[in-house]
Amino acid sequence: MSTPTETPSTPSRSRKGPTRSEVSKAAILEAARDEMAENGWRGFSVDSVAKRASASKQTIYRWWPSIGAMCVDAALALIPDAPEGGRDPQERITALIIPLEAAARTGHGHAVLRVALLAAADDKDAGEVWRAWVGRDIRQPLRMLLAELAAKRVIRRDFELDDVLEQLLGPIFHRLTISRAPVKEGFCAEQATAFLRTYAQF
Amino acid sequence: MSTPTETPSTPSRSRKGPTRSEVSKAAILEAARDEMAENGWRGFSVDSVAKRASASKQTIYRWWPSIGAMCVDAALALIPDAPEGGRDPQERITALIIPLEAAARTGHGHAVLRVALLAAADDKDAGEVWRAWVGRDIRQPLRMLLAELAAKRVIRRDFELDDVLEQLLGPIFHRLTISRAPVKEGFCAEQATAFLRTYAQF
DNA sequence: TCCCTAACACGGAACGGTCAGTCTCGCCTG
DNA sequence: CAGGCGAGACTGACCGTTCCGTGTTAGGGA
Repeated sequence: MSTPTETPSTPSRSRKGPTRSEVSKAAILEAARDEMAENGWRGFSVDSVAKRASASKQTIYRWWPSIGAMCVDAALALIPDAPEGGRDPQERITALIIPLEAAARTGHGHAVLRVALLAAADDKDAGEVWRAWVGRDIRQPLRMLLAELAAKRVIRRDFELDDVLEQLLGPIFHRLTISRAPVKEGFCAEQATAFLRTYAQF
Repeated sequence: MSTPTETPSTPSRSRKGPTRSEVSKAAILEAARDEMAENGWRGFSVDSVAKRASASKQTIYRWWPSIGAMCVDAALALIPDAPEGGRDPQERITALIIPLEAAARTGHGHAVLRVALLAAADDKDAGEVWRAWVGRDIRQPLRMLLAELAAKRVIRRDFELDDVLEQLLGPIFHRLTISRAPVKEGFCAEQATAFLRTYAQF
C-alpha cells in the first residue's frame, strides 16, 4: 500500500508506557472496511466497528480524530503503489491513476472506496486526509509530468492543474459513487487518452 | 424548475378528506435545503427539518419514502430548465448540463447539491430519484444528440453513452463534493469541448 | 340546499432503539 | 508508574413510528 499519510499519528517513542498496538489498529481498519461495505456512510457506526474488531471505542479515537478520517485511511490501505510509467505520455498519466482503478475493480474495494469518498466530501477531517493523499500521490507527480509534457510541446501550456485533476478523477469517482457500475479494465487509460486528445498541441 | 420527477407522490383526488398541503411541502423543502447546507449529509437530521419548517415528521414521511429522497428533491428544485441549444454541437451539449452549473454557482446551491449527491450515492431511494432525473433530463436528450452527431460524422460512433455521461458529469460532481472549489462560469462548456475533442472524427 | 359523517392531513409529542463522544474502570506492558 | 488496552456506563441526539386532538374535505341522505 502507498503509506496513507502518517495521519494515524504514531506517537513519538520518547516516553514511558507501552506502545500503541499496531495489531489493534489493523483489526480496526479491517473491521471498518467491512462495515463501510455493508452499511454505507450514513449507516456506518463506530460501535459496530469496535465490536467487530473486538476493540474499544477509546482506542479508535486515540488513533483518529474522527470516524471519517478513519474511513479514508481504511480505504487508502487498499490502493496499491503506482507502477513505473514507461516513456509514452499516455502510459505515464495512466500510471498515476491506475492504482485507484485497481482498488475499485473488486466489489469490496468498490464499496469501500465509495464510502471513503463520501466521508471525504462530508467530513472535514476526512477531506483533509483524502486531499493530502491525492496531493502527494497524484497531484504533485502529475504537475511534474504535465510541466515536462508542456515543455516538450506534447500538450498545450494553458491548462489549469486542478481542472486536469478533476477531468482525470471525476469520471471514476462518479462511477464509484453515483452510477455504481463496475469499473472496467482500462477505464483510467481511457481518461488519460481523453485528456491527451483534449490538450494536444493545436 | 425542471419538475423533479413526480416522486413526492401527489395522491389521486378521488377520495375523501383534505388534500395534502403544498404549503407544508414547500416549507419542508426550503427547510431541508438550509439544513443540508448547514450540516452536510451525515449530520443532517429529520427532526431539525421538521422543527425548522414547523412541520410534523409524519408529514415528511407522507411525502417521501426516505430522507435521502427528500434531499434530492430539494436540490432538484434549484436546477433551472435547460436553455434551447443552438446549432453548434458544442453549444447543444453544453445546454444539457449547464443547468447544473447554474445551480452550483451560488454558495447555497453548491452545498445543497453536494449533499444531494452524497444522498444519491449513499441512499437507495435517493439514488433512484437522482438517476431518474438524470435519465430524463440529461441522459435521454444526450442519447438523441449523440446519435445525430454520429450520423453526421461529427463524432465517432464507438462511444458508450454512459462513459460519455460520466465524462461530462464527473468533473463537476468532483468539484462539488471532493474539491469543493467554486464552479466557475464556463466550466460545463469546457467539459463539452473536451468531449468533442476526445470523440472527434479521427 | 344543507348538514352529517367518514376519511384523512396536519402539528405536536412521545416512544424504544441506536449512536457519538466522553469517561471510568481494572488489567497489562514497557 | 505512565499509558495503552477491552469493556462498559453515561448523556444527549437522532431515527422511524405511533398516538392524539384539531381541522379540512368529499360524498350521501334529507
